[in-house]
Amino acid sequence: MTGLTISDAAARLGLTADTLRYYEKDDLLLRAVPRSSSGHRRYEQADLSWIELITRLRATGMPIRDVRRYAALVRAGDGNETERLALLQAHRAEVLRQLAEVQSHLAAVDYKIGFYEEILRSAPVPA
Amino acid sequence: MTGLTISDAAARLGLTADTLRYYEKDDLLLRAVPRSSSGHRRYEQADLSWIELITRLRATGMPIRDVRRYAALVRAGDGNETERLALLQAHRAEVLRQLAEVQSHLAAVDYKIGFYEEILRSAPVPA
DNA sequence: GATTGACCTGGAGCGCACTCCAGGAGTGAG
DNA sequence: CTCACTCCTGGAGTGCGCTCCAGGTCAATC
Repeated sequence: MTGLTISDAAARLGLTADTLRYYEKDDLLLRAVPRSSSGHRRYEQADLSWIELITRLRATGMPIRDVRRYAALVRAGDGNETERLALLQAHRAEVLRQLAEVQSHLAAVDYKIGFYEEILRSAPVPA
Repeated sequence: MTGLTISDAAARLGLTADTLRYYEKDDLLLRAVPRSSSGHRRYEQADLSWIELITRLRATGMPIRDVRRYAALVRAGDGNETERLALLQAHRAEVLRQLAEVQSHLAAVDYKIGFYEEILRSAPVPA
């Protein structure tokens, strides 16, 4: 019997078994995960690699619906690489935009932190 | 009559009037926003400045409940600056952690993008 | 052969952060 | 006076991404 059980796969991927079933039901995977004779899922390397990729897309904020579109493109086979690239590039641009935004807001928070550090330095924890 | 109406304040802050009412009801503000004689909110500079700050906290991913805790500390007045600083520093550390995580996942996505760019360069849009 | 434990399914429920709505009131223009 | 507009309130509804549950199957262990 080859492949990992759902709980082993979940542990390895840093997800829960529920999430893995949810991704499969929601068409985020490239194929239905193969089953053992008793009907239990057995995750193979190809499944794990794909889930690892979409986990990265999710971790960078790509919505489920876009992951699904990307999966559909890959499932459709060769010939739509231009579309796949466009989708990934659009995502990349959005991530960079968000990173810049967060960094600029963080700078203002840093300033506030500096302010509190300063007043605590000059008047440390008054009795 | 001094101060901005809720829709003017919303426009200036990049939020909606609904969100401003929601923040107030949810104890994210330092005080109940003052009202005109007819009961309409009139946002003063102090209100706008505070909302601007918490918008930055929100934009960097601080949950509403933590913003509420921070607001409560500020509302409580002088003497808890150590706690305020700790809260902001914890948030800062979390933001930096997330930035690093997103950047590392983005690097993998970039790699994938490079892959597609490469195959499209060597076999551009086959008829 | 009874129990235990991991897995299965369909579907309900949840936490978050808004967002929308109904019903009502004050204000200014024509 | 009527109309249009903006605001008010309390509360319901929404979208997202899971997360949990009931009821059931199957394989291995005692």
